[in-house]
Amino acid sequence: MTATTSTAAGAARPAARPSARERLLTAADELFYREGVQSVGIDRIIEHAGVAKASLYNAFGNKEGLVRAYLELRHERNRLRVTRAMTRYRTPRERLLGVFEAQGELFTTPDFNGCAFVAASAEAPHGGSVELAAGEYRHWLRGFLTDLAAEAGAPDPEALARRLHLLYDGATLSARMDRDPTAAATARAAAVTLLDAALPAEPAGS
Amino acid sequence: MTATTSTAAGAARPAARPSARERLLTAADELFYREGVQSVGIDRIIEHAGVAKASLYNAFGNKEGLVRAYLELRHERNRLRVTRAMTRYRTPRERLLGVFEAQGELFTTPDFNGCAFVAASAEAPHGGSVELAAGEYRHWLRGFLTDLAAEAGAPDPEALARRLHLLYDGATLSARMDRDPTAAATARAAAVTLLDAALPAEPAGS
DNA sequence: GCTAGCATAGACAGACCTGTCTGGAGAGGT
DNA sequence: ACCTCTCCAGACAGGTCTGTCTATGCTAGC
Repeated sequence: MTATTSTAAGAARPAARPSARERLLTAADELFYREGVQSVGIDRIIEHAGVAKASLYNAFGNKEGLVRAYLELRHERNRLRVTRAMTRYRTPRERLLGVFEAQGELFTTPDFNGCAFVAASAEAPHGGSVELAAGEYRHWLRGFLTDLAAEAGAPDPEALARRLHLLYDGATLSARMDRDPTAAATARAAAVTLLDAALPAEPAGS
Repeated sequence: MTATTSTAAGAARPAARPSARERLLTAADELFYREGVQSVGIDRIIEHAGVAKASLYNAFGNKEGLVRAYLELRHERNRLRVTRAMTRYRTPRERLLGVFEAQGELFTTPDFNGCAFVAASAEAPHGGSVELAAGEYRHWLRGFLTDLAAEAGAPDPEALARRLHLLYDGATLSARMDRDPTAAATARAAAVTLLDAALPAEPAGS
């Protein structure tokens, strides 16, 4: 994922330039996320990446392939961000709330612009590969929350996960639409209430 | 707003044809909402409306003007839908939950396709009139929920409204992205928990 | 040193999109 | 009867977008 993951040729030069494919993906990630998939043309991307147009079509086939790679990158990065944040917490209940705290940090990121999958789905035609990628991402997050809810001892982990997922989506949407990073704190507070109602009483000891 | 609001000439013909402006707005509403603002071109709209291109530019100035009118129409229709649903309930608490029930009916509409403002904002450039219209709509809904929460006796109506708004947005988003109309019922169930925690004990009598 | 492979630079075709313009038809009021 | 207003039909210009193609340069390995 980082610059040093390319071939051994990177050792020859101190600051190995990333491959054309990596530069394209980085540029696409920035521009697609900031301005939308439809609004950003191929020319803007190759210019931003400092790459020839043929390299793009050689590496990704067409624009749709680049969009797919962009969404896969977003999926993986979101997955890493959430799972890594979990290491800071101990109990499943803390981890469930930690998801919203990680969200709050994300919202204060200067280039935060909402959920990439929601935005891409709004622009793409129905039933295409974009909606497929969005479905995969949402399915992962749903399963992640369900597993945590089960570990926390929820009688109906699926139901709890669905409710928390609503809060998560709503917070992302509000942070984007209302430019309000505190939406994550609001969601966390609501999640506390939902957890208190859904989870059995917490054990006193560790 | 309806077909009979035009001139008295409507009385001459039994089935008065709506004006070019109205047909344009109807066509734009259908196509913009179903396929997105960017994806639908002017030609598709005038063809669907059976209208000359000059009529569009005469009535709305340019495409952005048509988009603005489309969003204003959506705003007004959403407002009517929610406020009219409120007449079926008596107490403020019932009305707050009724918002989610009205949402559930909306989700089962065959042409439901998520929130028009979220979709339009994802496609439009930042800081434009689309985001302005979205902000106005969201501000209205937030105020509506806040007023209801205050009537229900919430100690902090604004905080409760923010939480319910998160659920509302999350449900709309899930209904669109996951094609799951039951998201409204999930949101309503979560809202019950939030209301139970935030509202003082209900009086026994009416 | 030579060759194979990848990258660059940019022209080009074909399609689409917005917005303007011309030209004419029809209805209502005076 | 005339005039004004709205509307229809479509050509057209100017721009943008995707995707292909040609021609060239640079680097690595044999």
